[in-house]
Amino acid sequence: MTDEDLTARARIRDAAIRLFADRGMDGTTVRDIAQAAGVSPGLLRHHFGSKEGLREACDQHVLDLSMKIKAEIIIDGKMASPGFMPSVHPTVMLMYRYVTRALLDGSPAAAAMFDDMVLIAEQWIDKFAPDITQDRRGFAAVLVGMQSGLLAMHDHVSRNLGADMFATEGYTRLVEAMVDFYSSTLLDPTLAADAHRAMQALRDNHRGNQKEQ
Amino acid sequence: MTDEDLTARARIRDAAIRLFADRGMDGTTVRDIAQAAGVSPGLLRHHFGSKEGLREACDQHVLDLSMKIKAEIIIDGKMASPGFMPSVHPTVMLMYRYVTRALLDGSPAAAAMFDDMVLIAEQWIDKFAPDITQDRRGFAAVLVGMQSGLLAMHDHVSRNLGADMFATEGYTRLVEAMVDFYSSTLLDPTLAADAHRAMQALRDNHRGNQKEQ
DNA sequence: CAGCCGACTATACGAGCGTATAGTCGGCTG
DNA sequence: CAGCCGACTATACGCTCGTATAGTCGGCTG
Repeated sequence: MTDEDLTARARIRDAAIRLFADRGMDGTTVRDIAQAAGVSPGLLRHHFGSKEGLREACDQHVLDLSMKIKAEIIIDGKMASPGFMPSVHPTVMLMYRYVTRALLDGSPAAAAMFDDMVLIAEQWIDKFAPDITQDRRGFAAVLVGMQSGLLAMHDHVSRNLGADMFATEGYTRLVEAMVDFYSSTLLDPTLAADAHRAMQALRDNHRGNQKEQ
Repeated sequence: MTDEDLTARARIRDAAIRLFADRGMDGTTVRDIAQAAGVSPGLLRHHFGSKEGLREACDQHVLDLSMKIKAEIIIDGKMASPGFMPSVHPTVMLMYRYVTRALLDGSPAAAAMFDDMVLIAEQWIDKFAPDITQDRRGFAAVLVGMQSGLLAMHDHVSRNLGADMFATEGYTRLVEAMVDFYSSTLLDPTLAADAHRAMQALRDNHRGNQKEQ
């Protein structure tokens, strides 16, 4: 199926997803999107009402597509079937980029996805590592924030990697570095205790200052 | 020293740093900055030439201030002296926010700082954990990308924390969660090996597809 | 075939942006 | 005191943006 086979509405939406993912909502004009989709700017308004309406349609479409692929992997068990993961890889990369930008742009739908991921992380902690922290919610928020934040630093990470982290070569290298990272401890107990003490001191000082005023 | 004691040039620069940190470069107008500094918009142009010139001045000022505080901590050894860390804490938080936004906005100065941090991380790995990874550069890029990316996810992390992560309460909680995170292993060797195999498969498939074409 | 309706385009409007320019004012210098 | 110069303001220009409106076209329906 080529681009020309799609309805104009779908072409506009797909072009918007790509441009929003690349430049963000504010960095993309309706004229840019119209040109990329090969239609007139007025047609965006006809189909989506406004730029904000188009954004909501893009959010919804990305959400639907994510759920569909996730279902294929989990329910149909296609992860094992050869060729499936590589075939959806480009789409998954695009959705990563889109959701990450949407998080930075302040999209409500993306924020809801973030909150969902935090809940899932909390459940994971409960199940597999209940003693890892005293602040389960904080740990989960840090975990999800770091994961999605790493994607937000796309340009800088890719530059230091010497490869685009959303293309195959850079992506596999990135994941392997992350696996090393998650498999290791960077702080020994002594340093960890030092850090905890420093934070306690900062809190105490802050409370002291509040009293003075 | 109150705001009125500063020269107009310094007030403009400080107002710009705050607004750029909050809303980014594109989200801030020269009129906003002028109003926050209590001057006319034309004065920005008089002192800084253009909005881009103002950005460069802000970048430079933040860089200078960072180096100054870092020097006080390392050379003068003020970290131990009571009250010093809490006293610079608000400034440090502001600079964190500014640099993070600058990274997302594509500031060359911020990109250079990112690259510096990657180099420092590589040196740290060499010194303290030389066997932690086979891809030292990749590991360092992930480490720095996650650190700065976490700050970029400010709104979402704060929302899930129930506290502003750039204020004392949220910040100390965040750091303690990060310490737990850095002190622990989330993946056991079996899962890590699985992940490495999956990435190898993705690479092989990709090379295969390239040959076909 | 007449009428209609959705898809689509052409064009224009109003607001907000960065920037340019002309001018005012106060203090310093010779 | 005359002249100048930097700090600063008022105002406007030109552009781009999202949005609004009027109109064209083709196919479907009664």
